[in-house]
Amino acid sequence: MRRPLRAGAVAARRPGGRLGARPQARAGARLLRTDDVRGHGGRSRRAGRDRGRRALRRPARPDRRSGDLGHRFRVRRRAAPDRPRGGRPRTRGSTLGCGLARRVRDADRSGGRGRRPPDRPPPARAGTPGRTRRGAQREEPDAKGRQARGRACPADRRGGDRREAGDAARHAGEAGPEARGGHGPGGGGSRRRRGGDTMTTEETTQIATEPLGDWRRDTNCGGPRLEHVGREVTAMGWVATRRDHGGIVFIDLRDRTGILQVVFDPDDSPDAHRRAHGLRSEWVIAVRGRIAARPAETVNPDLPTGQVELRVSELRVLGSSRALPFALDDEDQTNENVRLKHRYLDLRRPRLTHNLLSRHRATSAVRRYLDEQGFVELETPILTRSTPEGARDYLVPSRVNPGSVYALPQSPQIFKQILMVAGFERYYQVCRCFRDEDLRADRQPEFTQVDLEMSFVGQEDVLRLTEGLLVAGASAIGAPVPETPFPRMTYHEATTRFGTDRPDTRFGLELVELSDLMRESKARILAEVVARGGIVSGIVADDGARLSRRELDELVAWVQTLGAGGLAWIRANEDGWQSPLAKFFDEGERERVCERTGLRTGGVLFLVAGPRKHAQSVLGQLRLRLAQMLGKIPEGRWNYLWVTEFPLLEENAEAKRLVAVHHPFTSPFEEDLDKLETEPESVRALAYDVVLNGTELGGGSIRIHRPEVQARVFRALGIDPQQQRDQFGFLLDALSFGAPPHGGLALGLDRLCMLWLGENSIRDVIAFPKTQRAADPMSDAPAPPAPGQLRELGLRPV
RNA sequence: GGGGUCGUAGCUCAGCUGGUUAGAGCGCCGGCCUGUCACGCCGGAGGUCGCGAGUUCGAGCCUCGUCGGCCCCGCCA
Repeated sequence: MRRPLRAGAVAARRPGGRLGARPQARAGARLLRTDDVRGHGGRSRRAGRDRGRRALRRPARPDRRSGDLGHRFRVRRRAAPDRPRGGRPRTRGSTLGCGLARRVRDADRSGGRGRRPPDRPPPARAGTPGRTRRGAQREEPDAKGRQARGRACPADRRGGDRREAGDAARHAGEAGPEARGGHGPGGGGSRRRRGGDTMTTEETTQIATEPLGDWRRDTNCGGPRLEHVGREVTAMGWVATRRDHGGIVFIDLRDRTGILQVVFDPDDSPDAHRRAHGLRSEWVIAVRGRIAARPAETVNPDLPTGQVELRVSELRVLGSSRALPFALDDEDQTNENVRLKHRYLDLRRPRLTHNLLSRHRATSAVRRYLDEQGFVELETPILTRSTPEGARDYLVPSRVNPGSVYALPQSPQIFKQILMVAGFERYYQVCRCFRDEDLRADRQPEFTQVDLEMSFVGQEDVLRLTEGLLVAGASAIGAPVPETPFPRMTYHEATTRFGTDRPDTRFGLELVELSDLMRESKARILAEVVARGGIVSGIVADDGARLSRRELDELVAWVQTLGAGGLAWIRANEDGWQSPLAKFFDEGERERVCERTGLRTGGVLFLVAGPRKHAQSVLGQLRLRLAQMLGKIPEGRWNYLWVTEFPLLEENAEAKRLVAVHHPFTSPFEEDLDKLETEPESVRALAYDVVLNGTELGGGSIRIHRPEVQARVFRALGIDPQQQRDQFGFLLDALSFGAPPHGGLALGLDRLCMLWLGENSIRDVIAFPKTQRAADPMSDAPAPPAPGQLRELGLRPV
């Protein structure tokens, strides 16, 4: 709970992606619809050859690129045989003429070329540095035979080729690409930007495509089956792959529902077949034709639509595409920056399409569930007021109030409580939250919470309701449905047994405390810690002897990076203990340690000594790492868990004072109230977190609705009345006008979807996520303000 | 704020102890191909080795700085 629910997103708010496909009253149109890409061909297409490889895709395999325990699991693309694309249209002048295709591609190339000064006359500067020089050098020895052809000037190579091909139409675009390429004058400007490969409107409008006209889609690509054979249909989508045999052309047509093989056969339509040669990846086309059964030997069992194909009688090119910056392949390993820059392409990959569609389904199921439970969806302000403590705020200056700022909400916490005072009784919102903190794989600067609050309830009610919500969401998204009620564990138990307040209970490796045994130990390094009030605690890995000496040393080094004093290990070999500490333990001590920890031959005991909280936290992290190293994390387990009885307050080391573990409005246990002034840190809170496989999904609390209790908590926190009024005055005001008992919780929707979908990064379930530096490579946000903007806001750069 | 790791063709990568003209696969372009589905075959183009300094006779490789991606610690009531 004190950890924010990092997770965020966009798609959730969309009511539900309708495509252009209008549910026309065409006969049978609905029959051919499916609603999702699951089992989509993009993935299954290759199943035949790839089954083995893909089977490896999900299970934890460390990412080669991150020296860490592997959060991203990708497979390197296997080298494939060369398979150039063939076929250009043999006839010019059709709307799909090659001139068109060429222009698109040329524009791309010149753009991608980067830094060449846009206005350089190609032949004149053949001596300038860079590739030109290279080319020139190469030219001399090579100026014989076919190599010399078209290479008078490297910069003009393409031009030469083009003229050779003698296509007048292409010349139309010729000056263009050269002149256009990428960078502005001097290539300066936005240096670190994507630069050269962004097209202008002028360029894109040169690409001739056909209007939709009166064509309307009446089938989805994922829909057609044997029962539809014979039907005349119109399908629209993207060219996923093209297999051009010259005499016959196959296209895998993709829309969000799946993949359909369409066949261009001259026997069906010479015109469509001829023009099909010019199609390229990711062009948007519309095809009309008849659904036909595939010849038996050509059925593709890996494709849901694999028994049929669409034999095309008519083709319309609705949109063309430049050459892609990366392969739209679920297993593609392209650098995330490149993918984010072209997120619209990335999102076409079936996996991401599926993720976002699934997320939509989960979100709408959650809405349905809460609606059924009597909840009201209400919105709270985005431009709001900064509150003290917590994460850093994103600030928005106010033009009409110079010098004042709004803050974007870290969560709608105060507003949702006020809605309870306002009498709505049950509120929820799928809302965006903003926190200006450093990012992680499961944290974004803006993320989405399912936020809810209820009146006249106790903790039990919120927990039960949340369990129902998670059941509804999990079933909608296709994840295993959890059994309810979830197991419960107190904060004390969680930190003692697992070293964390969000335990992963899928495996053992639990912590064992040895402080009492070490008090008299000759290992002074341990004994002294106990003497100072710290603890010695350990974890036994019963098959830890599998770890090499080197791995053990690496663990020691790693633990040090966590800020721990150190990590000691004791390896129980056949012939006794092997350990840097072995000499400090006599036979009796060894026996007692083994008895306590269960250490047996073949096992390794890891020991950490230090202040209780710190030592536990280090062991908690070590526990996760050991589980990964030793392969102890079972796949397919979904351990949902409630952690309850959090402490109300804790010491903040930096500020040297007590701070709220959850937030200052969290209700203490009634029976602990007496200790608020005497032993504040032992007061338990009516706060709870829900945890799945070691990840915090969300948390909440029963709030304080009695002003006198609130006053005591503020006092314990050292917040004086003046500060109270300044910082939370409006909430305290509200609570003073008849506040119902209330409580609620917030779930990180993005994280939830990430786990449910088996993803390892929150970015894969967010339509437009940001990088670790909170930037969006696509829109280039954030960006410096325009001249005048700051002045208007009354701001000056520091 | 700190640690790790990466940055070489559009993409993914190789590049030996510093040494001649920086390679591969995919993609792209051209040609051929009527049952493919990661189609195939033949040919071709494509590189400021992230950027800037330095060391050196010589730097993709060494040093320093810097920018950027990812992972982690701190942080995230």
